[in-house]
Amino acid sequence: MRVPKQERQQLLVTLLKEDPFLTDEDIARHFSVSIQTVRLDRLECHIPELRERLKSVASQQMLGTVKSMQAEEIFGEIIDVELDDKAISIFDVQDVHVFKRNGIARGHHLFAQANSLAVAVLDDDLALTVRSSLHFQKPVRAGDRVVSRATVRKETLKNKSTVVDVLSTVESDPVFSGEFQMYRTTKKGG
Amino acid sequence: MRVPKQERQQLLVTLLKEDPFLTDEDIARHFSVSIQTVRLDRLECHIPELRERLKSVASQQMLGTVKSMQAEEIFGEIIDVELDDKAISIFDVQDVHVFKRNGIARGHHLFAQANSLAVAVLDDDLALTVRSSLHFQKPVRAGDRVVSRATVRKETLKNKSTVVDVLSTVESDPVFSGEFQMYRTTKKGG
DNA sequence: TCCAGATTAGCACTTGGTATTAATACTAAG
DNA sequence: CTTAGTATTAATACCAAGTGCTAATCTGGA
Repeated sequence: MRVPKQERQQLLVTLLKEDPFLTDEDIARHFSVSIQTVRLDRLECHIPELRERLKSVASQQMLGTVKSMQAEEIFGEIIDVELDDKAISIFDVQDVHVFKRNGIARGHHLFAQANSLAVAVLDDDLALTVRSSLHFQKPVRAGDRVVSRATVRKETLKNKSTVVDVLSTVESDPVFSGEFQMYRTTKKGG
Repeated sequence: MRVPKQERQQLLVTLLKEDPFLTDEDIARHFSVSIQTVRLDRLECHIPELRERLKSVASQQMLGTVKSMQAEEIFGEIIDVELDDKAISIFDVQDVHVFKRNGIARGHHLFAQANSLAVAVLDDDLALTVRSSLHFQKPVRAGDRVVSRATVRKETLKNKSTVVDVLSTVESDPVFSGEFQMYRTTKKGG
């Protein structure tokens, strides 16, 4: 007996956690036991077969892709834009956006939504945030739908920059406001 | 003929991109054709069978686990903290953090790093950003390593809030500075 | 009408299993 | 030594989801 049964089964669990792609045959070779033994081991440890393992790993990937696709672009699903005038975006706050400790949305997500919107409403080749001042007025929680409204101030500053005001609300309740001084190079700005 | 062959094959590609878990039988039902037709389609389009698809999706997941772990927490890998005094974090800017158009880092990542650091240096059960003013001083690009330094102002405001100053630099060059007024409930703050 | 391409059917074979039953090996206790 | 009990191995039938191949059928257009 190379390795006692119990130890082997524990090793099996960690082995498959690291590499779920192993067939029973691979595993059998790895432990120098028969395929049947491996199957008994899996049975006792409630470890599913290769295909089921891959299925579950793959499904996590699919869940992940949706999330990460959102995660990249979610900071404002922009639903309306009038260039150089105003724009609106919505952001559905999910569990991943909040502090585990108190369930309140991390500030940078609200900032990201507002900032992205400020960039989008100008839509220049190069629109960068230079300065901004923010006010986090009320905590936002998972499940809240944050609606951001950006308005571009008509006065253009001397140095190629524009000011965008953003107000974010949850059910008409202001939760965040920010003033973004944006630098721009092309179009109406220069 | 429900859908002409070519169109069906194109649809097949996008269908399996969205849901790689479909068996040939599922697909056959979906297009109202025979399983054999589906197999010919896959053959012509070089689409591998279900198991191979899952294998490749799963392997991407295994590669991705490491990356996504980083990706979630990346907004400041905090390398030093002295509670209620100062803290330092680093943030390696990657391609995903920059605008495709001009290669400049999106502002909210810099904000996220600074804001996270401001939260971390206080480390209260409830530390929230109330107000902040920011200055994006210099564009940051992929490959840059942003070092953020947070310092807690000693004067505590009347209303349970504290001010944290954050300065971010790339190779000693200031790129971002921010002032964060933080609300806190427990410990030294109340 | 006839033909080519598209579609469908049928069969043998492959992988990586499940499920079950039986045989063997290796102890530990009486 | 025998016997019970566990661990291991073997053998068999079966399944899902395919591949590969051949053959038949449909179907639209010159």
